[in-house]
This record gives sequence, C-alpha cells and structure tokens, in this order.
Amino acid sequence: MIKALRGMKDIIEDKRFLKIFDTARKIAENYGYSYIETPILEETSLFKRSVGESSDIVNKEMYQFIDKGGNDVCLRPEGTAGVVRSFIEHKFDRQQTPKRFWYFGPMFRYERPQKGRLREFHQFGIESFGEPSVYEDINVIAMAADIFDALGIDYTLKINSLGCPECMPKYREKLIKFLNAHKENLCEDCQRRINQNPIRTLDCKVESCQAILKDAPKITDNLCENCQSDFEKLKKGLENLGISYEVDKNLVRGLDYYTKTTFEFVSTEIGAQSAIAGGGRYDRLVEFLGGKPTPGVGFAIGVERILDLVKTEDERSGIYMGAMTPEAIPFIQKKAKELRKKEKVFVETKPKSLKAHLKAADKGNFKKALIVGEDELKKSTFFEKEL
RNA sequence: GUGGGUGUAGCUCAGGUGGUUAGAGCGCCAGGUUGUGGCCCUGGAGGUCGCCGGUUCAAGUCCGGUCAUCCACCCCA
Repeated sequence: MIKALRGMKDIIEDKRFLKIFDTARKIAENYGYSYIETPILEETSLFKRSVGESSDIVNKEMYQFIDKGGNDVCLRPEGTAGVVRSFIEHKFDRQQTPKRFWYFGPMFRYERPQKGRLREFHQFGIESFGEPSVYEDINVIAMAADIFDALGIDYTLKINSLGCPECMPKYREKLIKFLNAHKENLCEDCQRRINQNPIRTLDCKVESCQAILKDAPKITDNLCENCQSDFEKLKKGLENLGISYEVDKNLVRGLDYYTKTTFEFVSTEIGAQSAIAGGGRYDRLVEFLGGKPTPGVGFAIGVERILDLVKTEDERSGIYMGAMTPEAIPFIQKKAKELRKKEKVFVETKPKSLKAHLKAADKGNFKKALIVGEDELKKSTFFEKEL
C-alpha cells in the first residue's frame, strides 16, 4: 500500500481547517490586507539569502533539488521570502504606498516529525510593507491576537527587540566576548552556537548554561536610543489595546532577517512545540533581496499547531432526499436542483425503505428528510420529516 | 541528526511461560412482519497480526534488521 510520506498528512473532512482559514482571512481583510499566493517552488538562493545560511531551516531542512532545466530549486520552508520576492518583482518597492498581504498555504521542512511538527504544514501569514512605524508592529500583533481570540485560543504573547543595524552588531560582539570568557563551562551546543548564532545560547535549556547566562548581557539593555524608545512605545501600545505580554529577553527568532520587534505567541497546551505564531520586523529584507529599501513586518500562524485548540460544532444542516421506488428519482432530482439554490441538498440515488432513508438522513447529520414513495409520486408531494 | 515508547479488523485495544479455524467494544451492512431515524436485540462483512529474515516440529507471541508512528532533544509555525 502506498502511504503518504513521512510527516505529511491528508486533511479529510476536517472543519477546523476551514474555520481557521475563514476566521483568519476575515480578520486580515478587516485590517486592510489583501490576498497573495506565491509559488510553492522557488529558487533555492531566495531562501539562502533571506532566511539565512546560518539557520537550520536552510542548512539542513530544505526539500532542495535540481529541476529538469538545471535550476537549483526548493519547496518553500516558510512564507515571507516568497512574498518579499513577489513584492520586489512586481515593483511595489518603487511605490510609496504601503502594501499589505495575507496568505495561506503549505510549507515544507525536512525535520524529524513530532507533536506539532510536520514535514508539510500550513501557515496563515501576513506581511506589511512600507510602514516603518512601531505602531504598525502593534497593529500586526493585535491582528494575531484578534485571530486567536476569535478562535477561542488561549495564549501567552512574548515580545522582544533584536535591535537595528546600529545596536545589534555591537551587542553581538559584547555577547560573544562574554561567551568566550565562559566557554569551558558551556555545553557543547552552546560552544558551537558562539560562532554560529550566539544569541541562541540565551535560551539554552541546560541548567549549568542558564546559571552562567543569567549574567550575560541582554539585548534589551543594549539597544540604541531609537530602538529603546520604539520598544517602549510597543509595550505602551499593547497595553493601550488591552493585550497582555511578557518581555522575553531571550526570544530570538530563528530566521536571520528579523530586526527590532520580534514576538511569539505560545500555548501551554500543545506540547514541546509551543509556538503557535511567530513574527517580527524585517526592515532590511527587501533591500537585501535586491529591492529598494522598504521596511516590513509580519507574522505566521502554524495551522496544525492550533488545530487541537479549535472547537467546531456539529450542527444538523441541509436536506436529505430519497426515493422508495426507482421511478421517483427523476422527480427528486428536479426538486433538488431547485432547492439547492438556497441550501445544501443531498440526493440518495439508491431506492430504499423509508426506515433506511431516515436512518441514513440521521447518520448524515441532515436537518430534514424529504422522501418520495409511490403515494407521494402520484400526488407529486413529499413525505417530510424534521430531524 | 540523537534518545525512548509503540506497531493485531475502518477506530480504540485484549491476546501469562511460543501450540489447532486470532478476539472484544465502537463503527459499517442487513434484518427485527407490509411506509417513520436516534435506544434495544439478532445476524453479517472485514485482519498476509507493519515489512524482511532468523531460532523452532510449531511464532501475533522469542531474536535481529528495516520501515512507520508517537514523545523528547535539536529546531521552529
């Protein structure tokens, strides 16, 4: 038997997906975002340049291959890069007006599957281009919060600032210096991280590392004036909207393109992979991918991660139509065509006893059954029953 | 990539120390006197016991490998 590939799942009759999609889409459009869909397959270099060569995603998790034309391509591991590529390709960077997009689609990462981690998973994401103000960050976070609220999902919002090109590199040097001074006492992973991604050491789970790292310099204590003031505005702005948050000085996003505001929505109910949405500002990314300097901010929600947190009701709906004699079927089909202009109608094409029809209508969760037997056919009427 | 758990009907699972036709519950299908569902009762269909190999007179049951799955590390949505 041929089965779906490892870490990939069929989505069958799962109302939760549609509920998440419909809810998120509605809210995004109310925030003024418009729909964008970009190809699932992109040139590999796009992700190398945006997500970053130091990240695990690009380093070892991409579905990458050479196509028949000799192009180095890969299945997208995340959504932002493709949207930015499209933004630049369509010259939106040459206009002054902000552009805001939402998207929904599959992403691919060749990882070891576990709870909340699949090789093909879905993200609902948004990207806002051309708005440098921290107030836009607040709008974006508020939108994510609205979506989770509408879906009835509890979360903790964590925020941090990664600084800008002015303060981040200075901080990075300072941190590396600190780490090297304590190198022998750090775990193997952290020693490796010093050069690869020093900020990652900050949230190391090894206790002995944490003991050392609690005295490490924190980015939030090393922000430049502008970043510091924006971070304060961010906090005030969230308070103003009644959105509670925690400052997590160790919150680092795994993608290299983030600057300044970063945030993550986490749930305590879904296992180790607790991030249900992540995002932040990426003011240098458009420029880095060859466009005119354009600020950006966005987030992505992991659809499969919130699936178990979404409840859907199973209400009776629609009409079940059935015939007790074969001759009645054309009569039913004609009536069904008319009724479908207004609501869901299912026609059973196999003649059955009344009892069998009612049973089937009940099992199918219909709210009404219309059955035609010999008597009804003669009079062109229906046996009608509310379920 | 590393570690641990699990793989028996569509689903959830039973199957001491290896021994004749492999079980239950749920679900599914058909009936329970002629045209009224949900409850109940009866009957039925459905399994190369993940796969490959080994030990044995004999393996779902023991051993090895492999694949898949789950959980954790790692990483991240």
